[in-house]
Amino acid sequence: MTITQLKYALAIAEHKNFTKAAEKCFVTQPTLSTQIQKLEDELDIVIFDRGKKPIELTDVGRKIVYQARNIVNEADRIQDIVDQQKGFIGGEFRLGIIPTIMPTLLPMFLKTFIKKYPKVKLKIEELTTEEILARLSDGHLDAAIAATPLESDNIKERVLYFEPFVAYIPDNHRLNDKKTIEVSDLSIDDMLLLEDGHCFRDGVINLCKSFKDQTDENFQLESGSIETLIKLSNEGMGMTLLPYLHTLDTIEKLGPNLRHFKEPSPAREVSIIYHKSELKMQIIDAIHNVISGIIRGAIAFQNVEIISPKAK
Amino acid sequence: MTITQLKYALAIAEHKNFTKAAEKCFVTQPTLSTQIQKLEDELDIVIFDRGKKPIELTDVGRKIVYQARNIVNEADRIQDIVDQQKGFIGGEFRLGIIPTIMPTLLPMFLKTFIKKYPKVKLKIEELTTEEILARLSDGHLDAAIAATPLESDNIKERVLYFEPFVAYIPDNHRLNDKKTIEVSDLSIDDMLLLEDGHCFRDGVINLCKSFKDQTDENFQLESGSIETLIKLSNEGMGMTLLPYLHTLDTIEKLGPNLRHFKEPSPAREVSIIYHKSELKMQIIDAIHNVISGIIRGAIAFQNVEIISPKAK
DNA sequence: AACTATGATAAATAACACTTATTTGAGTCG
DNA sequence: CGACTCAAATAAGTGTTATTTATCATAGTT
Repeated sequence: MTITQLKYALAIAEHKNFTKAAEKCFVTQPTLSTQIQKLEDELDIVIFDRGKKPIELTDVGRKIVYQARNIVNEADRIQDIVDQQKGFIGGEFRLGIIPTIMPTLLPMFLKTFIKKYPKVKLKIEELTTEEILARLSDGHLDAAIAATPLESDNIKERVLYFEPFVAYIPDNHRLNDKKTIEVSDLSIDDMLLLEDGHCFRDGVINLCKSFKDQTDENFQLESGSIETLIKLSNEGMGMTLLPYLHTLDTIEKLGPNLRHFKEPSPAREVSIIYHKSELKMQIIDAIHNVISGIIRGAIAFQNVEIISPKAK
Repeated sequence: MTITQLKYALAIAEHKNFTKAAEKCFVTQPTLSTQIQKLEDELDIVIFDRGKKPIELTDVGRKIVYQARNIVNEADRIQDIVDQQKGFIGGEFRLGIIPTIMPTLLPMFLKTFIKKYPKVKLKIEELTTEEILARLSDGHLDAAIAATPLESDNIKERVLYFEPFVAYIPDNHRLNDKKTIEVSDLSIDDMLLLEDGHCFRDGVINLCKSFKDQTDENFQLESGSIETLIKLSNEGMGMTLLPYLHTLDTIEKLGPNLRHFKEPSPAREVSIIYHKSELKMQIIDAIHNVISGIIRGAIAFQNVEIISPKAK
């Protein structure tokens, strides 16, 4: 049994196809066939059921593949240890970011990061929290930036910053006259929300619920992006809440309609999250440091109250 | 990097000597030399400092070897999964047992076990709790039988049985007239104890302490075995406590001097303990089942109070 | 029935782990 | 200081093994 064989098995389990898996492993298909056969012979069990299309795992096969994942992960940490020793920060790094953080944080962060750590090949994907959790678990992501706390097993969180909510009140809205608003002013009835699946939506629902416990599902229109949320709001569909960073570069356009909360302002906790195996930890540290440095300048608020992203 | 190379590195780290390590790996010394060199070249670091005699690990080397241990352990679990699938119970199994359990439990257990699981090559060692914990951690033991709870990280416990203490009261002792005795009768002052390092000693100290809180270190004579403990007691050196199972096969000799406790009788918890990685779990299950079956017949007590083996 | 997709097999080759034999180097003793 | 000893490194040869290209077998599709 070799680590290579285990990697092959993982690739096949993932793609359910020898040929595609072979490409991903940069070898030919017969190589996979023979190596998997050797592995199966050595263990004297069948891992893959080639009878079905697409290929399926046998019951033992599933357990073997699960354990193979552990072994390969642990083996990868050897390189990790070496990198750490050499102070080397580099290699491919796959970072997931949730949609409501992506557009505002990324421009601020990316330039500084690639300048400071030119050897890191960042691959950034916009994903929902749910997708992120799945991909962190199966090793397709190295880390992600999301609203926390998530309290998921296997996944560790490291807080980056707290981002206050800012209210966007369209003209003619009942709250438009107020200079600062309070959480108690909010009502789920005239609140525009993002589509289901966005954790920013859940955070906002939590916020309202904490003062009005009506779980009626007759919400207002829902949108997929914060941009359209603002447009809908301007159409008189209701008020909405925006993450603070989003208001920074749109202040001249949105300014007249923005209302900050009276402190302690409600806020979401934004963290970098990663698998508990702490693979590529030095790059995670690097990202954490860069973002912390940037945010220190951008968010001055001190007195905030954290809203959980999980709708209970 | 191959699993074989990692195993070689582990062997060298353990023996601090290439030649001896090579023997243990059933290869020649040059094989180790070249394979370790290849590993070091591939990672571009030095793992072993050959300058010193005996060989030492470098700082990175220590981390690498630690991680190698994890990888090899995880890799061994593949065979474990396969064995479990096939219902195969066999292979080498190293079991540690503490001295105060060894002589009584082993004769009862061994015969039944090797009859039921003839393919398991049991290697049993008598070790103190401290030695057991160290060897479970570094993988030199597969499991052990000891008094619990230990509350050690990395180690899991599975209770086998509760073994009551039985008092041995020599003739002319102040308690000799009593038919049953109580915990409150005990005094650390006329109590014979095992040597330091035996957890049975700690358990007994705990028992006395819980009613007399004098931590005076002027204990009576201490002995290394329960046999001499009884002899010393007969010499008038004081009373002592015995584990219940020990009294079973010596009942005709010791009978007149034995006094059972009034229920709830103080008792020690005896468990099979093993590394949290749960290697060779099916053999651990087998041992657990065999011992449970035996003990059900031997210990009838129900109403017991558990005494911790850790002197606080 | 021809086509397509996909995995298995065969033969050749390049890489590799391992062995025996020998060399190098460091510490030790007369 | 040179001879001796122990342990690791190196060299050369050999059998093994991972991998490749080319080909075949099979099942599902059009």
